[in-house]
Amino acid sequence: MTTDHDALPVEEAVRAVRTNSRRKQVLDAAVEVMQRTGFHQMSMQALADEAGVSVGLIYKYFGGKEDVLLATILTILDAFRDQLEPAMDAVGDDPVERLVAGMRRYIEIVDENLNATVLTYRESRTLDAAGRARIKELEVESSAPLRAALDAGIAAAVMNPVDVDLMVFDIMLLAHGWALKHWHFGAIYSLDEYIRLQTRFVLNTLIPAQHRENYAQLLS
Amino acid sequence: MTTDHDALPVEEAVRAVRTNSRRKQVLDAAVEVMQRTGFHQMSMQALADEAGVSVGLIYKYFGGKEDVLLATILTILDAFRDQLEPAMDAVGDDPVERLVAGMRRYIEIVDENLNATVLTYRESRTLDAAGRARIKELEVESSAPLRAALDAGIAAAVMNPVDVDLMVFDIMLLAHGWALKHWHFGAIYSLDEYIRLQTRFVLNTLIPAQHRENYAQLLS
Amino acid sequence: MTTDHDALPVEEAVRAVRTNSRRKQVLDAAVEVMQRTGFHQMSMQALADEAGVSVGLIYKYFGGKEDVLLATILTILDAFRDQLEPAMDAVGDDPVERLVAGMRRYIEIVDENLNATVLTYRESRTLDAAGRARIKELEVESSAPLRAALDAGIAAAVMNPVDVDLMVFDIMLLAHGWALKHWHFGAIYSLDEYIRLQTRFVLNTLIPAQHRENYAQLLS
Amino acid sequence: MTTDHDALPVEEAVRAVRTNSRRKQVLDAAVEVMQRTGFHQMSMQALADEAGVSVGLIYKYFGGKEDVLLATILTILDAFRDQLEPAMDAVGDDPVERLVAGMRRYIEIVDENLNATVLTYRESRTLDAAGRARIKELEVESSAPLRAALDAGIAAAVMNPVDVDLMVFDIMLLAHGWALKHWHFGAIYSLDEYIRLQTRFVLNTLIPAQHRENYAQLLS
DNA sequence: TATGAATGAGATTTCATTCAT
DNA sequence: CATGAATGAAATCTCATTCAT
Repeated sequence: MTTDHDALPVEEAVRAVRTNSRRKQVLDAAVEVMQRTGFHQMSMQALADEAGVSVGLIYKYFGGKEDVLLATILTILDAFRDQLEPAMDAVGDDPVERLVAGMRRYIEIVDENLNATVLTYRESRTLDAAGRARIKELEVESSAPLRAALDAGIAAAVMNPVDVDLMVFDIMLLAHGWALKHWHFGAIYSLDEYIRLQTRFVLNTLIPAQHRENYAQLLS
Repeated sequence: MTTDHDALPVEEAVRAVRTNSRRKQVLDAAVEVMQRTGFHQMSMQALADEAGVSVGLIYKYFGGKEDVLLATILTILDAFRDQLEPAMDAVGDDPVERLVAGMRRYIEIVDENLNATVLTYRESRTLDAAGRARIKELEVESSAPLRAALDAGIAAAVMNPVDVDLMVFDIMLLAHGWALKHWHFGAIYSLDEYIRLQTRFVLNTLIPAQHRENYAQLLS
Repeated sequence: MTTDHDALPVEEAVRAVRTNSRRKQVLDAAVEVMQRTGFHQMSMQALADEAGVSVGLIYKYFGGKEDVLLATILTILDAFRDQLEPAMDAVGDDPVERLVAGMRRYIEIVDENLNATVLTYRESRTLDAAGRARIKELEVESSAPLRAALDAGIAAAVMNPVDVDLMVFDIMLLAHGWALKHWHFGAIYSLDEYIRLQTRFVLNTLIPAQHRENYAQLLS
Repeated sequence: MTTDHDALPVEEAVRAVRTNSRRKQVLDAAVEVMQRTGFHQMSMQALADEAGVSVGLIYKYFGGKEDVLLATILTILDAFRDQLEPAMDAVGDDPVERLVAGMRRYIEIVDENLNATVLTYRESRTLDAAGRARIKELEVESSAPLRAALDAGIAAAVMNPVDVDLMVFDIMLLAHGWALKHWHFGAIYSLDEYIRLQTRFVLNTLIPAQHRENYAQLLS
């Protein structure tokens, strides 16, 4: 006869962990099912089956189907936000090196979340205004390290004074392209080739003539 | 006694015209409604109301809801295919000029079909394999003039020997970006600025040092 | 400039003939389509196509879909009513011979209208009360010659004094059975065998011992 | 902490019982509504209302509307199959007694399922090939006890050597006739009269002269 | 916490019927 | 007389969500 109506701190923590684990369980299943069928084709029953839980339980952890979608997309965007800066920090202080590392990691994350990335484009419109705003915000946020590298490079005159806003979004577009046009690119390039080619494309515009020899390998 | 129950050529023609007009009427409405609500949120009743016809009539001209979607997307892709080459022909033979004109027109068409372009990305996955294949085919087809300009420019050594396949799809990505990221770009650039900036981005990579002064205006 | 707004008798007759021909054209098509698909599965468009007329025209000759059904069923029942007595008259006055000839012809008509007969059973309930009453009436009417032969045979003591009402309907049931259970009977008996066997079944009960040798062939 | 989320045998049994009860609830309603309106006129909403459940729930227990029809018909045929032999066993070993008891019970079941029996004839064609095959199979199966009695009677020479196949189906036809022609028979005969008359009809053909006095009561 | 039976609104699609030509 | 485009009501079926257990 264990009673658990008085919530001890330990039990709270246990519950929080279980809650997170349940949410993750459902979100993983959501990505899996949505990549197969798309959001609208995914029934809550199918999601529950994939996640190995009951339909009713999903409603304990999410507000509804659209909320699952929002959470799924946010999870993906979180990955970009959280993994980009560490990868750039690992290569040191040189703005060009940082940018190159950032682009590489960005495209790698896209590759690791191929279907989820496409999902972001396909289903954003499904969300309500608040959800869409949150996504845009996260996308801008996640691109901040790239923006910082460009600003630093331009300030240090190792990059041409390009329009930073445009360049950041162009880089993201080219990265997302690996998923959006994977039916085309995936057939003719390996991931590494794609990264190398797109990086060269960007550096060609960025690196001024007097510094090009420093990055000969990247520009060849 | 005059009988006119035979299908005279004139009547056939009249019917064909009416059929086309009805289809266009519905497809225009489809773009309109889908831009507001997305494909899955669009009910056939809402489509019928927007088109000013009855629900039943839509099924006379289209096989079903998905067929409306396919036809809508194909209509948009047709615009790209049909309008790109004429715009490029209008500027003469110089490969660079042709490419610049092509990019301009491409982005302009995207601008004229902002919502429809997004539709192409968002709803392609909804179609069956045959429909998706048809779309990819048309996209490749529509990009042929750009590809030709690149090939010609490289052959004439007025462009660097870039990877043509990648460059063509990158250009399309950047063009589509005007629609895909319009929530961002639309707020900070005019259409002309966007065209100019993206054109410069591409030409920076394409034009070899010894020819850059010829296109100074485009590269500044 | 032929005017036909004053209806001359000749033209009236022409019209009546054409009307009948059109109705027959549609009814023949109706039997054909209904035997393939059933009444409810038959669309007016399919009926029109089969009849080689337009949908609209059917409504000039029939009140609606249900009216087509009623007319179709009545046409079949008319065949029974009109063809039974002549076949019985052809064999002379002997009540037993007349009954045998009637049964033979009845089952033959069923065989000639296999699907239409089944239709009668399947779709009667679809009709309104008036239509159903009309059908029952016609069925009773069409059985009158059989009833007369039984009455005559019993009066002349060449048949046992069976319950005439029951016997008439039993004979009809056994005749209809050729259509209703054709999936079974059709596979193991020829039409003639079926007729001979069912006739013997009925005569076994009807013919008194002292007359059986007169009909030895039928009873063997 | 007691958990009961495992599917205990008890719970499985409870569910099975509930499933059966729900199915029965819907099937009873189906017979009720179809007898009023016919299968095609019956809307799923009307069926749900009659059964006292929601439309959606019907689809949990049946594959669709046609599946409801098939299940309804099969339920009726099951009654024939399951109730015939016991009734015949109850009267002992005499083949004639067994046959008579079988006919009586057969017609009684028809009487107890008047509308359902008509349904079997009216709506079989609506089913797909598999469903129709299943029905024919069950009908043959359900007649097996009658067939056995005839075979035994003929072997024991207490019955004339009639065509057994035909006789079995004729008996079924006459039994079904109580439902098919109830608009006629029902008005002039009681159930018992109908049974007695049809039994006499059959026995007249079956019982040879030398045994007729044993069954005088049935033959009078 | 967890289940899944039950609901019922809403979706797509069909088709009998009408009517302008 | 003849057509068939157009209508729109009604049908089947799905599925997000709730709630008693």
